[in-house]
Amino acid sequence: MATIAKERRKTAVEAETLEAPSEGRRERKKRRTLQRIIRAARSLFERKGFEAATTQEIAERADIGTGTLFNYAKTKEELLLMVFRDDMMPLVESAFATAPKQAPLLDQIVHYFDRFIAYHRRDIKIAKVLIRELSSVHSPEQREKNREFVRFLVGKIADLVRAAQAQGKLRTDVPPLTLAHNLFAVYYRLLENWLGEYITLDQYERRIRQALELQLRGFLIEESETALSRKAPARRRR
Amino acid sequence: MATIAKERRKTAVEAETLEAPSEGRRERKKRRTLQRIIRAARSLFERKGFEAATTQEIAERADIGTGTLFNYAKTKEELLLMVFRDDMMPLVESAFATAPKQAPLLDQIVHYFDRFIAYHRRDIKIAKVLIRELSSVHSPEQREKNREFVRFLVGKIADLVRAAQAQGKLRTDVPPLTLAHNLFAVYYRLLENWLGEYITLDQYERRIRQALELQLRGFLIEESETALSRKAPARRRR
DNA sequence: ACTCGTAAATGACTAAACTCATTTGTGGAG
DNA sequence: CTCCACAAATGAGTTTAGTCATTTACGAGT
Repeated sequence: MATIAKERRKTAVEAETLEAPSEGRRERKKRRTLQRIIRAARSLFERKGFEAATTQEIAERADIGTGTLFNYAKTKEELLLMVFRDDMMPLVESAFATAPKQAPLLDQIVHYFDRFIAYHRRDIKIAKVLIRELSSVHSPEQREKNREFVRFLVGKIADLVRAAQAQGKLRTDVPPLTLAHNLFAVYYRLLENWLGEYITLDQYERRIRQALELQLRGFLIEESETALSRKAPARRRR
Repeated sequence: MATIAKERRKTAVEAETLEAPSEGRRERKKRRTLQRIIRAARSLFERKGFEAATTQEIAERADIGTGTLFNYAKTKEELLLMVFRDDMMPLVESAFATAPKQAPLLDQIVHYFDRFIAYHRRDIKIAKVLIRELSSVHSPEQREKNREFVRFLVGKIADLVRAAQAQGKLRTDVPPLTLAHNLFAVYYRLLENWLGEYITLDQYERRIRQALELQLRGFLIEESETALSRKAPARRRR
């Protein structure tokens, strides 16, 4: 009767892919269920699209009751975020690992973002919903996870910037994190415009490099080691 | 008699605040109804918040049937966009008009964005939903209106850039529109982060100027007219 | 004035996300 | 082993955005 009272706080959605060293049957079962839910959701989102896939179906496919589903994700949208992060973490790692470390900084950055674009191209409909959901996450836990993810992602870009500075290719009076955020902002805005159908993918591709180059220009150090010979870049204009 | 032939092209949601010179009773009634809908929606969104306000209530308050509402807006979200643009166009004009034209470019830009932030602060809950909806507009008409709006807004920034170039305060090899888009991207990303509760307003305020400055740095021409005396800026780092 | 094509209005209805009171299962304390 | 506290599961029920077949009202041509 007056039992449930408090401590409803912890969402179940904690573990995700992590392996805890020693867990009871209960914990294990919970993790298994979560995994089944994520797989069911991914499968149905891919097959039928986000709106068309009903929570009933997902629950059914995960072999749980409809109510149970909402113990794991507060909303249908949260399900999508779970699937997304599941995919995304390895992708960032890979994009960073395969970046052409000796190429100019601009090329490295472009490579990085290209990988994300390739990912979103696989399922544009889902990507649209995703971008939309990223901007308004209700659950604090989910928000914290997103925050961490972005920190991680932007951190990788900052690493590229620092490397370029260490190699004397970029002015050292530029704060790497701020620059990384700006570069990401430029990319992200174009991504949003593409997925919101404000611009086409073609337009995206034509603009991304030019836009990033504009943020980097002025900070790049030319071939000559001393950085004293500065000839005006005089790039082509729009 | 056969004068007004067929001009049937206009979608219902067209006129918004515009006044057409000669319109029949029908047209006028339609416009009135649209206005009543927008007012009813604004009032209820403000009072009860976006989710809590039901379409039934809005229809009732606008004194129309529930079905009629959806002849004017395809979704509840579209209602919000209508209210938003109603507010926003005058705001952009005003922000541009009051920009401190003699101040450094950075200050002008910051002034511009500050006005938007002030607007969103009035009703943060609504602003959140808004930002979310801007990224995924289903109706092509609505999307086109948004596109126009952004073009207008970014165009104003580009104007500021061009003015600075004309005054010899900014390098002329910088494409104004691309720069304007980049500056807006930096602002917009921070706005999203604020409204998505990834950062606080305080953090926004601390970062916006620094981030914009980083995009402009390198293109600014120093006091000395010739632009030949270049001392390294050596600003504080993060 | 009459008529007809069609724009606009309408509200009962449907579908589906989410809730919640209740039941079931688990692990640990005695 | 037994029992209990509580975590987790459950599905019938509620709520509300959005639909659609039907009706109403306008206005252009005669």
